[in-house]
Amino acid sequence: MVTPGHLRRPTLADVAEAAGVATSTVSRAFSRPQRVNHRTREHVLAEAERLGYAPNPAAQALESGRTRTIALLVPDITNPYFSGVIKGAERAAAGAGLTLVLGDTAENPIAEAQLIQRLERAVDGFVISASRLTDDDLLAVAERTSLALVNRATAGLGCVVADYDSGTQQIVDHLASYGHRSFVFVGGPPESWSGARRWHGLQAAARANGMGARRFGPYMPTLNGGPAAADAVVASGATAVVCHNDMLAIGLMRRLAERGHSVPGDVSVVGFDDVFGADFCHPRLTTLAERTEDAGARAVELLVHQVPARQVEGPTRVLPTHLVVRHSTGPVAG
Amino acid sequence: MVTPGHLRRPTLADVAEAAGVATSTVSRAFSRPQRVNHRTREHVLAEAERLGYAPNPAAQALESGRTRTIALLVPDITNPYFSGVIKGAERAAAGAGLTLVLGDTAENPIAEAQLIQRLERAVDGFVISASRLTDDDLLAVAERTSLALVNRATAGLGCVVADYDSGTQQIVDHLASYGHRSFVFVGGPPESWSGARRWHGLQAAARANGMGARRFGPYMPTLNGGPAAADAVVASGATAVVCHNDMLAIGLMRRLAERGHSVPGDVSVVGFDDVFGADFCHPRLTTLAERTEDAGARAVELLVHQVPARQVEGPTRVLPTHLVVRHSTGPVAG
DNA sequence: CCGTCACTGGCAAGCGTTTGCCATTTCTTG
DNA sequence: CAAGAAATGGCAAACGCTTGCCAGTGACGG
Repeated sequence: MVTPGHLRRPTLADVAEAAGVATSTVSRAFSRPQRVNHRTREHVLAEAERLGYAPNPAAQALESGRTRTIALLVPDITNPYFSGVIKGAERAAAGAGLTLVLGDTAENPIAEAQLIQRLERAVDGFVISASRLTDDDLLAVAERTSLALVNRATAGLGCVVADYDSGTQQIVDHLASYGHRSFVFVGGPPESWSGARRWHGLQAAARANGMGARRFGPYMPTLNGGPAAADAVVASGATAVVCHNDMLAIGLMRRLAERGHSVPGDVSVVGFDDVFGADFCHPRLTTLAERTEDAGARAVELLVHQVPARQVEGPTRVLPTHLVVRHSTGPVAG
Repeated sequence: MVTPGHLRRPTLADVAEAAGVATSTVSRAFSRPQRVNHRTREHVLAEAERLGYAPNPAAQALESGRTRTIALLVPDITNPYFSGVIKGAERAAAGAGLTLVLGDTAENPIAEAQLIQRLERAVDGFVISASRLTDDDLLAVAERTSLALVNRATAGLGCVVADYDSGTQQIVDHLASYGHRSFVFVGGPPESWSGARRWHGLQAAARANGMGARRFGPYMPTLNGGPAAADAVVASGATAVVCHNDMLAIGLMRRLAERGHSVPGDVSVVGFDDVFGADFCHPRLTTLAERTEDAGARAVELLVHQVPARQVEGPTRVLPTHLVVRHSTGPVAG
């Protein structure tokens, strides 16, 4: 990986010489348009264009302390749930003229901490999605650099979260409308912040509807977590199941099919996330969609507009969720 | 996004002062271990550790011209096919101590070119997956910076491609073993390099097996491209279909189901890519799996080991593919 | 005992920008 | 028309690190 030596890129000094002005003037022509005479500026810009000048980001960063780069950390790049976050963040970053660095923390708090440390000097701030770090760790990081969180609320930090209160209400209302009198929540990892919020919201909504709600698990939030959960559900005789996420729901439905149970004939299934695949699994999954792209984009915006130290109260942006009704839910059997 | 001012990070000079040596010695203690006395080095390193010193990447980059950063460009971040590439590249980059910048070209050659231009100065090289640029454009880019390609072969450039010759052979053999005497290839975008390779391989394999092969399309390589393709297939009376990619195949199967045709009872369907979702769509899809993570990782390696200008012949790495047989293929009807 | 050399460490010149400050010129304004 | 205020451009000092070059110190061979 070697920069070809035969072509030396033009520098500010080259442009300055060509335009017959000082380097400071050239610099200002770019970064402080109103600080330089209009005609001079035109001339400088023309020369720069002619020479094919482009500023050296490293030099800019060195002087200014800004790299115009931010990092996005996710637990697992291949998890489709995060693809949306990544895309949204990428778009927002590009829109703001920022470069996006991507890091995979491998669902591992240690790796996450190391990655932060490694990148800290190279970026202006971090967007961390579904962080596995403790609140204290996160606050310590925020002490040293800018930080915005997705799907995790930590007091004092900029956060973007999904509106699970309303979303879970929608789920429960939907099940109630089909005549279900109770449901089972198939839980994911106990450390999951969003998992806790989901269960909390479901309970509240169930109470409001006079429905029963039980929690099973924890199970792995993957396809492979499905079979065990399915068996537990079958044994329980539940008529409706709400799963921690779509992957688990799909794995569960597959197992249900293997065991000869019909969805939604025997049992209705609801997921969370509306991941890629939820609308072409079988049956197509009813699930609570989050606006993951928006979440990524909002988090970047939060970062960009973050004001130095003064904000004691990190703003928390709540993004709407909506229930996508497909074919995995139906009237209660009998 | 402001670096908190209250804590100034220690610099080389701080460490030098603390250790009672010159900055050059500290620098060398890090980058040129054998160039400094062992005891001195220990001492310097200890002081650096105590102060929590970390080099400023921008300053390093300014002097050396290396940013230790590479960019990965993909047409669509949310396409699960590229998730593997991204993950592999991220892992390889992290392993080599490099930072990975991610760019989404939105399937658009113009955006791709702009992104390259914008990032060119900030990174040491590019990995471009499924580039939409012309060979000439790519060669021009390679003139100015390091470049490695995934899923695209361009003479003189480092490329990582899947072994479609063998893979398509596997597909055709599989269909032949089920008694199919011919098949239809449902094509994707005409500009797609891999699409061309796939069709080419399928034709050759068909010829070798004495089978008939027709090509339909082009269709959109997405779920939405499926219905039109399905209808064409139905009209043609084909017993087997090979689709440009899994998305198209899944969309096609869905339409087939809507129209009351059974897969694989009436028609067998094969996809390409083995994307996330291919094993839980209905029926589960038989598809040719590529090692996308490996591809991403290999491309990064190619970049890292790239020697200056001399290599006329860019090496092309061919990665194996393998057919994953699931439930969307079966004996020919009748 | 002197010349040669390997080994260490320091000096200082960059790398390409940004920016505080000053000098000059051009406006304003009473 | 003078005096103060903009407006404009240049100078030079950073920013934090790397590296070519030189000097001092011993070790070693002849």
